[in-house]
Amino acid sequence: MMTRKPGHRRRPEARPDEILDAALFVFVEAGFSAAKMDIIARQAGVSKGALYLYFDSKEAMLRALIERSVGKVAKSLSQKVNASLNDDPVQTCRTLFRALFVALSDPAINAAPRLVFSEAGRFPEMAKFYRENVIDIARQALTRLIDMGGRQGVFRAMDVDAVMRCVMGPALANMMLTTVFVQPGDTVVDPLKMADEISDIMLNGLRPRAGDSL
Amino acid sequence: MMTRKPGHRRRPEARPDEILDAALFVFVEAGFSAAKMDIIARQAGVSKGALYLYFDSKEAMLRALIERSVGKVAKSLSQKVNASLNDDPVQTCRTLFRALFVALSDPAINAAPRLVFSEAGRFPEMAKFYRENVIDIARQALTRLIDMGGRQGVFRAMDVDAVMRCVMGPALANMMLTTVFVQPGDTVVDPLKMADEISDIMLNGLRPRAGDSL
Amino acid sequence: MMTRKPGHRRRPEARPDEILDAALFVFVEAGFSAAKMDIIARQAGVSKGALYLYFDSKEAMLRALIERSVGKVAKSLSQKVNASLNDDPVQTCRTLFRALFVALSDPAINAAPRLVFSEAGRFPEMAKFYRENVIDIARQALTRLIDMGGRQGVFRAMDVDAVMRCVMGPALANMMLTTVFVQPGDTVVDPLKMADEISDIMLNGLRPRAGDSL
Amino acid sequence: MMTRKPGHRRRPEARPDEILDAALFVFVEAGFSAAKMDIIARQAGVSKGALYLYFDSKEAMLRALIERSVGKVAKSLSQKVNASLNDDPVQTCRTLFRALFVALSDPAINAAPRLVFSEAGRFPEMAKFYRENVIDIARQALTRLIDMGGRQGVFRAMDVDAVMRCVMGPALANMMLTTVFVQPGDTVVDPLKMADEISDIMLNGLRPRAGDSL
DNA sequence: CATGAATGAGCTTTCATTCAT
DNA sequence: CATGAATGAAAGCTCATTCAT
Repeated sequence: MMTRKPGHRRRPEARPDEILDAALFVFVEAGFSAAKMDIIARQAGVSKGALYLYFDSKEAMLRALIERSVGKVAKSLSQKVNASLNDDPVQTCRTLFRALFVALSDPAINAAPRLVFSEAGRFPEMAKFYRENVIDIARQALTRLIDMGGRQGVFRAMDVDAVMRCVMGPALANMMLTTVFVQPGDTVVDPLKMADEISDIMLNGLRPRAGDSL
Repeated sequence: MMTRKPGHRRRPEARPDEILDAALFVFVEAGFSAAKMDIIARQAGVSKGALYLYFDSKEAMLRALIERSVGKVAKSLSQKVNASLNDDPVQTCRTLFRALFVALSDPAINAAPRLVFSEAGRFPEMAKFYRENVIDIARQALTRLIDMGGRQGVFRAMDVDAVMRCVMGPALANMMLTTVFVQPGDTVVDPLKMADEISDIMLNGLRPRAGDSL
Repeated sequence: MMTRKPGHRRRPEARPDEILDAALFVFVEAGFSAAKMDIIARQAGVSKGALYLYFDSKEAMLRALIERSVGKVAKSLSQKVNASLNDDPVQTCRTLFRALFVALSDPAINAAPRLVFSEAGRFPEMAKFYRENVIDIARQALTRLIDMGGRQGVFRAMDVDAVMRCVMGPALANMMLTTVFVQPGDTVVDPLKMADEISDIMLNGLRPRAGDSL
Repeated sequence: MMTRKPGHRRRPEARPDEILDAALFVFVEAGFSAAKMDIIARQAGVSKGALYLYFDSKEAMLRALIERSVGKVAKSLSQKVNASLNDDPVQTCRTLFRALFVALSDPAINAAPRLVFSEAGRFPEMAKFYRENVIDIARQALTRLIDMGGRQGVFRAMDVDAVMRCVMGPALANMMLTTVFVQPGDTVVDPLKMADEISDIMLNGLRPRAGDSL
């Protein structure tokens, strides 16, 4: 009872966002469970107590983090999809891979997805949220893309879920290989180059073809 | 990392293995950091103290776990590769996808990889170990496969790393979509069907083709 | 303990008093230690910081609170005693019980005593202050009352401390039974009726008597 | 993660009881809310963690404490009542006062009641438990006593609740005056003497009477 | 070998108090 | 004078680890 000691500062407008940035950083670094509020506070440049001025708990921070991230992703996704509605599906496909690889190669962007893949198993709520707001949306967009490509005769008839795995999978694998599994000495891969390589394979298959490589 | 454990023994002499099974289960369920030794002990049917008879620490258990898992995977991988050295590369490819999808759809098998993907970010030693003993080995095998296919004229010249991403990625995506991101009500996908669908896409590309095989 | 507070002032100049009202309410509700300054501030309709404009600390608020309450009680007590100096001691006794029971049944009045009984154990200064300014004063008044009754032949010779316990005790017990120990469904007791019942017992004893008055 | 440091002891049979003794001591000393688990642990001679081996939380300790105390009181009460079923009601009354005063003057016994009176306001559950297991039981016993005294012609007809307050009140007041409100220099009162004084007043009233003092 | 009671560092969270505005 | 964002010491509770039995 009857504690002592002072401590203060002013109040920058975007405190919560700064805290979430710090939290994302620390969560990705240490994992949610092992992340310490001390470190997040230090990283955000505030006191431990200040964290609780903006978020009810550590878990609430995780939730807010994911929601913020998913909100961004969802928005950007729907924009991209709408923007390319009338484009050539093959070209859209290439663009999609490039965007996906570039985004998931950017540590500032892939942090949230990496966190989700790491922790979704422990937070069913989070898994559901991500599934509904990212995965299902992406699947719908992909369905439209395949349909359009099919109608234009540039795509075969295919199972959307298979295509989902073929599109997201390589991007995901690329992310893992260039983050958690990189070793010192590895040659850095240019995400654009890699995206194009993969586009080729996906669009043309592994097998040789008359007018190859496009 | 990955040093041998004394490994005392006891009745069925498989005590350490039983403990590792329990640990794997709990680690995957709760995440390494949130996993409790009490629960692992109960799951293994031994006392908390007994855990320390076989492993020096919680982290040592994780190490041993990954070692064991990777050992199995590596062995099975090299067997498969050697067995198919003289097969048709296209057929080998299909077989590979089938094996990959079936394995990663089996909760008893995919637990370890899921754990690795979740925690490797926090345990550089573990990432390195997995990289060297699984990823790099797989990459070598794939290189051989592509080379052979190229020499036989059934594969184009391609970047191995791109192919790596195209092979591992869909399997990885499938694993995530059928474990962490499943929602009640989802129709269960048959891993064999999915593997074949993806083989088609990968081998032939998304685009229609004259004599479409399968 | 019990030093004057600066007591700044402001608009209605009754700001400190309003704060003490709020503090009393919250202290009684939650107990001193569990009472939160936030809640007191909200209850008083001021900001948390404003509390410290009038009081140095939470403990200082408690002190001021008790001082104020004791001041009121002491004043009212001495008035009552002086007013009844020449009355019939038996009648004074009945009046005293009525006043005591009515006062301690009024939540607005009994809050302070309840707080004292709850917390005096932890605040020796407070216990001392209450003892000197309430208990000892009441004891003196009671001594006079008994003396007078003795001289007039309406009271026996008795130990003042025993009488103290016989007068304060039932009132105290009544307060506890009608506040902390009430249960939903209890029939509410009229403090006046209860006061009179107890006067009878105290004045006449439990045993029957020839010309039983009342 | 990965803490160090040892620490042990053997296991005396009555650990929980020792902890409750310590907790009672500290709770009474500091009040429940301000009581620190560290202190309770030290007082009990165990580590902080050991407390949680026996009790789920601080509040659970309080509950267990009260239940243990109330159990004792209830048992002793019913024994006393049964033992005096056939005795002279007046004598039973004197015995009752003596027992009450002696018990509530013993710090080892009055700690629990003091705690209850201090904290019951914050713990409705506790108030209810005490009310049902102590207060209501005592009231029943008193009802029988008054009835019997009435039938034997040694007691007048009186309201039980009024008598309750006349019996419990003085004992309660005595407890407060000899614990929280004692000041250094006070002459210690012999509980037996005080009990007898009060018996006299209660049985005979304040007023003089022919064959006085018994 | 095996047990599980015991330890205590460390974690999340709270809150009295302060001070820039 | 008044505000309330910010502080940080401290509290309750957890859990990896140890060792007496």
